[in-house]
Amino acid sequence: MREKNQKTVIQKIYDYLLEAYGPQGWWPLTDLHGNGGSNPTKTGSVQGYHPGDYTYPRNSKQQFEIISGALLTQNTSWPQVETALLNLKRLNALSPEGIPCLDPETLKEAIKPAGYYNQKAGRLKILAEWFSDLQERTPDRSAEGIPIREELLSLKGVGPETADSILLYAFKQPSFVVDAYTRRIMTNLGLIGEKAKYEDVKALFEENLLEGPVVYQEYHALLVEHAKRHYKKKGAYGECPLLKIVGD
DNA sequence: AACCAGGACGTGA
DNA sequence: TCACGTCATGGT
Repeated sequence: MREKNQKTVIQKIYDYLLEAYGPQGWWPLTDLHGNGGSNPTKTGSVQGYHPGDYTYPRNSKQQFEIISGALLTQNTSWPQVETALLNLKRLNALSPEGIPCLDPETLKEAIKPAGYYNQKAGRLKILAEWFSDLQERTPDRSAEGIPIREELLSLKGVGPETADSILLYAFKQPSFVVDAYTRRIMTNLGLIGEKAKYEDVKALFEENLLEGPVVYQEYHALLVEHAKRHYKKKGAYGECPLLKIVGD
């Protein structure tokens, strides 16, 4: 039993990462200024982050873009996803109504840069139809009292990480996201076991943080940033500065 | 020129 | 439950 007011390791790590890297401004959007994506020819440049601004998503269009990105980024780097999203936008199809209208071949071609395009095409369509249905059920965008996580997990192509990403970034619900980077870091720090289950890692963070979407969003994004700097798969993890924080 | 990226699913122990 | 193969493009 720990003393009250004493920071846990999970909280210390967050403080360090935030101090080191600052707010990350996730989830990135192709259209921060509501101009409909006026420069769709600009690809490969990640520009959609909005550090310190937690007012996104501001409409259901941006909400759906996050949902789509969450699926497309599965085991895929973000710049490729951004290209795919811009392709869909060019087709005026980046909407829950637009996706199902595309013929399968056109959809596949548009999302091809994000990889696994055969399966992701069908799964994106399923997600779009689910979101359309949700909007009809909740015209006011409240989504209160609806077990969204369970619904998402029942969809083909949506696993725990994708579901939590959608919950946290599209719906601003306090559901911590556990990804491969998080596992790699936490394992190296000796805070979880190699084979820790998803729900257990998720619970470890949620139990040690004040519940809220902002901290959950930043923490997840900060872990990704930290991993990109210190946890390249080939590199040695021994240089991780977090080891000092955990070490006492 | 292998290796990897903001995973999930189907299958057979 | 769990380990393993599969899906695929484009960066280093």
